[in-house]
Amino acid sequence: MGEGEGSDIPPKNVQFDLVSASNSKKLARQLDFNTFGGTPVTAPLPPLPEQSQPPVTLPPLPSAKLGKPESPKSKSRPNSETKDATPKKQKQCNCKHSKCLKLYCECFASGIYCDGCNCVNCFNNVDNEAARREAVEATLERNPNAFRPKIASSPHGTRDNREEAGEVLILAKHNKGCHCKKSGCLKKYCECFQANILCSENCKCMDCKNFEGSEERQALFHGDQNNNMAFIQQAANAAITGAIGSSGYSSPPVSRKRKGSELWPSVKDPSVSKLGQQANAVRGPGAPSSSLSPAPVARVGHASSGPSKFMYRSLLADIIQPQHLKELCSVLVLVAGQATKTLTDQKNLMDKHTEDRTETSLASSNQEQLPNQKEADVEKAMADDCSSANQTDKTSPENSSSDGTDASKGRPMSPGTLALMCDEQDTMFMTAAPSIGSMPHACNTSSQLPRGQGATEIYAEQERIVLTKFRDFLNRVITMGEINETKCSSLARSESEIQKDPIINSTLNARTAAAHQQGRATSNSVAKAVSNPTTSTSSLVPCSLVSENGEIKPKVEK
DNA sequence: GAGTTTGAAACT
DNA sequence: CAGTTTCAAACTC
Repeated sequence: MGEGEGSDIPPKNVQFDLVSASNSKKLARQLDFNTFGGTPVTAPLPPLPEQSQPPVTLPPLPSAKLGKPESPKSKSRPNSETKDATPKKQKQCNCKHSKCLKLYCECFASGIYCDGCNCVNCFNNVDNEAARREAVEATLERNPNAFRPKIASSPHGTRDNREEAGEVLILAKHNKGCHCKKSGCLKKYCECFQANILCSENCKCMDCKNFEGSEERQALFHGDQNNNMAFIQQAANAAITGAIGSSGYSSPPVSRKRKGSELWPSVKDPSVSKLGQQANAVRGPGAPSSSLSPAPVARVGHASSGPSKFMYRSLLADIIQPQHLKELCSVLVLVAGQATKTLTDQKNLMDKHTEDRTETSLASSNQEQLPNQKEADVEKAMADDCSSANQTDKTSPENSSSDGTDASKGRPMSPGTLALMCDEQDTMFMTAAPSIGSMPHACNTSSQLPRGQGATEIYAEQERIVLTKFRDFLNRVITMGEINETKCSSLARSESEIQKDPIINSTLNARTAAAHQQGRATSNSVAKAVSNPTTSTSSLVPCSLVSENGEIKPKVEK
């Protein structure tokens, strides 16, 4: 119908231009399109006639990758992008019956004109603007949000680093949700999967496997690497993404949704699943936060027979334990405190000659009480478990300022992060005209400090020492990793044999266990181990405790 | 490249 | 709103 237009080369490639200028609303729309059409190409179209669209509160912009898109590996289709990472080319549709005037058409749906597509009888071009406009109106009539991005990022607007590593965008979610039945939401038929996001409570899919913790999904991301020597590389990646604890298995960041949650989804009954899904949309308290929790290995019978039961361990697995980080934090705090004290003492000595006596004595008394205070903090931190270690506001309520910001973000920070943040906080502190008691425990040494020039020096010194310590720590971690890598590669070489030989495995396990034991050893024995990192895989903590220059011998006993 | 499968969109 | 049909992309062979 109406096809008079003849398939003779509809002028694709139209660079839309003006049309849009009509109103600002349209401009907003275009933005929408840009975000939506993964590869919007040239001119995102402004399809929209003035319409009744509710004022859009643009979703925080998911990332260009989100909307339509290309994703992992696309193939077939003579289309553009597939060729690897040099997309930038418009998605080309192949519509035959829709005239590219329905949402079936990707171009149309993306709000762009067809451009170099393989479509037949295309009306999605400037030459058919009238028809197109009509179609747009009709479409909007049916669904006012038809041209809006389907994927919205979370309010947090943050994305996980892993995105770049091929992981999903945990925090984004499909506005409407998918309705997949057979694909398990692990194929590009699924819009969520295609957008590289997890299914959410919005979805009405069946037998969904596109949720955090899904082994099938993980297998998809990682499993295919089983066969090659990517093993080591993979382990390295794992180390980067989450090497803490006994398992380096990647633990997807935040569990936004786990369908069926605690219960493994395989058992999931579609009808029931929705309930569980909704209920757990926010993640039930029972659902262990993934991050540091042990690998989901033993999770319910379901899977151990799964297609890719491949489990990889970080090269740093078993080396760094949560407690180590806690201790590292403690050490850094102590080191900083020590530096403060040292410097302050020096300064006091110098000041004595010129300054009022009472003031100096006051300062020194503060310094003296400092260590105790630190110890108290340290012990508190140690008492808390890794995840709670970041709740500095809890340990020092009065220091809400800088700490509160973190808490307000709702994003828990690891102890390591906190340690690292000491610098930043110090910096912020400096620039923000410090007031006593405004720093979190890790940095509240600063709060005890004299202000002004002297304080700046102290901060600098603190920073230097803390960074130095942390660097040392990282160096040791690297060393440990290298050692393990060596072991690993030899293991990989004889992998088959090893797998066949339980004895070897048990031996390795025993060794690991021994390492753990050793990790819990007293500071002294630990210190020894530190001196020769190659002899012990558990020497990390110790090394962090022992100051190389002997300036500090903090005791961080449990 | 043809044929099949899949799920969103459109339609009833 | 549920069921069915249409459609084009994804996928398989």
